[in-house]
Amino acid sequence: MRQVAENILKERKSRVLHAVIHEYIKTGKPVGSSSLEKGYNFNLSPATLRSLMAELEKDGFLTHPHTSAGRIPTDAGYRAYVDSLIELQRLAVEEEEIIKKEYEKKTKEIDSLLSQTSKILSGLSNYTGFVMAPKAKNNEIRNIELIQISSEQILVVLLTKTGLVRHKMINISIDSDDLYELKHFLNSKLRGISLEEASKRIIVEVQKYQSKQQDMFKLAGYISNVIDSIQDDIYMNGASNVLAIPDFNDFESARCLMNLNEHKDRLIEIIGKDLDISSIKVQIGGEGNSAELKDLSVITTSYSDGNKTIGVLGIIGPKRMEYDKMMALVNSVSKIVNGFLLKMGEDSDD
Amino acid sequence: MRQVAENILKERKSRVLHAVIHEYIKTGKPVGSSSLEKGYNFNLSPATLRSLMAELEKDGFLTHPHTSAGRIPTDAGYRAYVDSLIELQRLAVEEEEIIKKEYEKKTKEIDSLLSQTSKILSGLSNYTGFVMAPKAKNNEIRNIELIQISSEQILVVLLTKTGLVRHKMINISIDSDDLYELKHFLNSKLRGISLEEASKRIIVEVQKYQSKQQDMFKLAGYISNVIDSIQDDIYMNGASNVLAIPDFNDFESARCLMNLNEHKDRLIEIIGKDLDISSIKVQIGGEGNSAELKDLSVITTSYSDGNKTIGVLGIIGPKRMEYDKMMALVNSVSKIVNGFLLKMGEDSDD
DNA sequence: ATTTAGCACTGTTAGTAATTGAGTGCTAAA
DNA sequence: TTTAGCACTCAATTACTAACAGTGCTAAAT
Repeated sequence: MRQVAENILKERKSRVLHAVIHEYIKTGKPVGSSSLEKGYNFNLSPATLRSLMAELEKDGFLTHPHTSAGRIPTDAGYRAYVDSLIELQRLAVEEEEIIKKEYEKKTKEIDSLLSQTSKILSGLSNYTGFVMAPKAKNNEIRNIELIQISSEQILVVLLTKTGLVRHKMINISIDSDDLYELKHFLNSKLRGISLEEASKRIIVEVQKYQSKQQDMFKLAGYISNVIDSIQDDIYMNGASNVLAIPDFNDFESARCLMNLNEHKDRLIEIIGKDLDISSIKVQIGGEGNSAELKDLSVITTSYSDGNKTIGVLGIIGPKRMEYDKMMALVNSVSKIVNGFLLKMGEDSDD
Repeated sequence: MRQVAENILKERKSRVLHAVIHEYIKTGKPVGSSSLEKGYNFNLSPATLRSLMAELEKDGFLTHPHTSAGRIPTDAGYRAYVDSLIELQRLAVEEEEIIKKEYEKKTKEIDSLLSQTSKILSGLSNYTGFVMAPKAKNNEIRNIELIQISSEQILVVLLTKTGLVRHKMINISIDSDDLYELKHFLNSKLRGISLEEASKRIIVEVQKYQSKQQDMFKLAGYISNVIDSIQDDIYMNGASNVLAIPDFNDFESARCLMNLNEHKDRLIEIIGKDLDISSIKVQIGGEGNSAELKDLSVITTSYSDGNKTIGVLGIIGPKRMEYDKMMALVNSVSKIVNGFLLKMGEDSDD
């Protein structure tokens, strides 16, 4: 009996929390007891709401900017709110349509697919969208091409199953027959192997092969280096959108975001670990780890090529954002990307 | 006699203009008559300076933010000032050293050279640096590689004399012998030809060649398209620096800059025409053409590969900047880039 | 004919005070 | 347990003032 009463209380309290956050997201102003009473139909008086809000404040979910102001959510409040959005709200049908249309132009290389995706995320959220390209190291090699440019320059072109193309020029003089031989050898041995694996294996294989030439061994070493130096790519769009957010008087966050835009490696650091998660993840105000995001929230999810997750995508926006919609957006887009990648993978299995 | 008097007057007036601008650049505050008298040694009283400033205002070089404030330069004032900086101030020796050191890691592909250059420009100016890659259409082809990926996919890899590497996947099924033949044919006919020229000539040549196969003709068409679709690249760094400028309370400019960062084509539009100039060009406050730059100034110059100018580089900063130093920086960096490109060109002529 | 000193004038800035109002917490009654 | 009532608090707005920096003009000085 007592238990039940407590549960009801708890549920009501959380309903109040939701209402406050919802209202705050909508208006951007601290919400007071009376505005809550009007907009949402608790059958409770402002006074009761006030005491509930006071409790929520004691619990750490709400704060006061000052004594005579309404409540605003703390990071913990947002967190509780987001966690309770278990069921992802479906995107409206028209919105789904828009997304699909955006993808209309078929893209053969993964780079353009992802860059497009980042633009879509940014365009539909009106915040900053980003897509981390397939974790380079996990990509499987489809083709290695060695192109003799001059007597002492070789252009290495790498193509992966996912459609990633990377190239690099290296300086070495090598006999062109040897080059041809090495190329076929590498392709036969490395196709289907992940880059990470390949980089290690190249050396081993070439040694096994008893390379007649020291040159070949040297070149193999270079190629291994090329593979190692492949950077994870990240696409980012709409950083300027954040500056357009009305209650963003604060240059600092804007600068941080622009900095992230330029130092992508830092962003990779922040979201790279989200590769493991399969659901939607919301990081509120940097949540301790990253001071530069203290006024921003990051919504991420991973995407996969059918077998395993290969990258991360999402949006960066203000802490005060419509989490439900944005989570749905991110979720939806990732599903669609999955679909495309699956198709691209199938196309290449011939 | 009268003429002389007028000249003296004029010279003095322009000295006052310079002093005002210089002081304003230094302090950021409107400059009044008495601060001018103290800091610079005109042997004139504040009253005289006042009347001179009033004349300069009538001439359109200075304004008043309000009645009881000092003067600040108008765009025309900056313009007159910049135009009179005929002699480029040499960069301090240490600074030259810094730049050279930054370039230490030799780069074989032009992409990394230019990206590095953009970072240097941004780093040393503390504003936004940019480098427009060699006008793609003017690049001369060094090598065309056609790589068969699967029975119906060809990866086209283009390499230019300046070290630009571009690739694109195209969907077509073609006999591999034909592919080989076409590749050698294209290379023999197009090497040394500019991209622009090449795109047109491919079709003609293949027709002349009496291609046995319809496929070959079709592929040639695709390749021509690939060449046409090569975009001018632009590297940009330090956009966030502009947000750090203390007297930049104005979000609008910051947003515009971020927008430029994302829509590089717009930037290309703005600075693309500077390819023709050989000296340093300063564009103050967008100077009519581009509203988005109304609170910013752009300093550009072109760089060359030894024969002709192939790209544009420079910085974007606030209107109130140390034009002399920044012009020297841009000038210096462009000279150094010239040197590198010349060397790269020589290396490839073997 | 210039230059300069003197002075009245003007608009910004900073500081103080008064007022308003939204919203709170507490208490006592329903 | 809920609610009405009330005193209280603090930010935000407004109004007013004083200080100040700098101007433009005029008349005297060079």
